[in-house]
Amino acid sequence: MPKIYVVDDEKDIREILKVNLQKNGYDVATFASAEEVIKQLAITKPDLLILDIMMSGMDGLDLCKHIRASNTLKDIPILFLSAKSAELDKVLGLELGADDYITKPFSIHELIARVKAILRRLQVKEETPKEVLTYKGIVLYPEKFSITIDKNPIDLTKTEFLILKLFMQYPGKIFSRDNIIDSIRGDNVYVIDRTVDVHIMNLRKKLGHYKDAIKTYSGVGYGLKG
Amino acid sequence: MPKIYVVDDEKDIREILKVNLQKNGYDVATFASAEEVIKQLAITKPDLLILDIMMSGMDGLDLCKHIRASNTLKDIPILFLSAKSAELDKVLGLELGADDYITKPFSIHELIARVKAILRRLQVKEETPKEVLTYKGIVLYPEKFSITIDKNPIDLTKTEFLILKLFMQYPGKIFSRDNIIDSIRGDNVYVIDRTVDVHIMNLRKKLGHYKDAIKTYSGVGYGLKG
DNA sequence: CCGTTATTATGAAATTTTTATAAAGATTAG
DNA sequence: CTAATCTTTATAAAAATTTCATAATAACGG
Repeated sequence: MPKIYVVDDEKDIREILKVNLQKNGYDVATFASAEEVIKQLAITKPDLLILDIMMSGMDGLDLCKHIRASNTLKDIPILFLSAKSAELDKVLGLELGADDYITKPFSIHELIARVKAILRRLQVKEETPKEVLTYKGIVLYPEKFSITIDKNPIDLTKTEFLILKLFMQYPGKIFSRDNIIDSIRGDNVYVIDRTVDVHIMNLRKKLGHYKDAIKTYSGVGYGLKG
Repeated sequence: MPKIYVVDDEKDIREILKVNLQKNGYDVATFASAEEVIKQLAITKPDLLILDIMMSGMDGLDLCKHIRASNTLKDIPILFLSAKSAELDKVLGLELGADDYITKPFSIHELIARVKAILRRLQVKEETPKEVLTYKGIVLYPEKFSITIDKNPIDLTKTEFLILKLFMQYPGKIFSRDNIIDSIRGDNVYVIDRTVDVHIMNLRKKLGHYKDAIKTYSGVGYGLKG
């Protein structure tokens, strides 16, 4: 059960977040100020921090800086809450290493989806075997974001790479377009189905004589020929 | 084809939603007031409700409460429409179990994407654990949408696959043509009986020496030899 | 059995659905 | 700003589904 710390000076927001995150299986603790959470961070590290940007006293940005400056804390993922998009520009501009952010008002689903996405990303980071994937003459180097075809390096875009990696992790499995979109772009990024067709087409072109390795299952999706 | 009820007191909004949802393959009915849709809900349940929050008479929030209080209706997902974010705070605060919301003005893409997302989430919940089905030398992999015959992978079309899966779930059981059509294409899709014969023929061809496994029960239907 | 009628099998055409592809538009990174 | 990438759109092409016509088989009453 992943542990999440929520820092916000508005009691109502703290409550909404707490209730809903708990309902989704997270272990949640809330704090009304940056100072409070800093005390707690000295004791236990959560898997994720959710910070309001605007707070009286030390605000979310300063807290973030504080955390990023600490060797023991700097790897904790941070999700920012913000009421104004202007504030968000600041976050992005400052390169504070926010893992994601969300604007108020937000839907519970959006929140949960983003939390899940962050934690999943983290897991993937830890889990992804830095091992080389091979399928016929195609060799994929997960950590190098690159592939070779019959020993020749081939350039793929990020999206093409992620799709191919997905396929090579589960050769023979069929992925629906929605599966592919979710897995490549994260949930709640909204792209229409046809987009996948285009990526598949571009990928096939680059695969040269292996282009038939990607099979179309009409009415269902795509996958590597098992 | 998922059924969606739209409730909004503005005619223009109703029309926009209806046209665009229909274009995306949804079966849409619109209602100008909470009272109207309540009458209809007594008769048929939709797969999703889209409610405007602000309406004269009973508003969206009250309607939502009404639905959540009903045993037969409480599981219907609800997507709220709202012009003001202040209203949305209310939705979130009240814990009405909104599945998502969208603020006016909204883009059609966003709307469609959210609708799809809600329905997809629902599906996942309902999906049954997928086990491999076996019948003699035929092995069917539900999640891979594929089969092997004596270890050799065989390509089936989606329809052929679904028919074979239906049969293999209940070997020995006889399915009428109507059973098969309903189970494969959903109710209220009208195709003539003979269509099934053709699918069965094509399926038998692909089953090779197992083609006799599908037995014809003259005057009744088809099924796997028990 | 036999003829008669009902039902199913089959090939092929017609229709519909789905996918491939090119090209334009939008977005993002540098 | 420019170039690369991603997304959308429009249309062509392919695949799948459905219908239809006809041959083959099964069911049934005598």
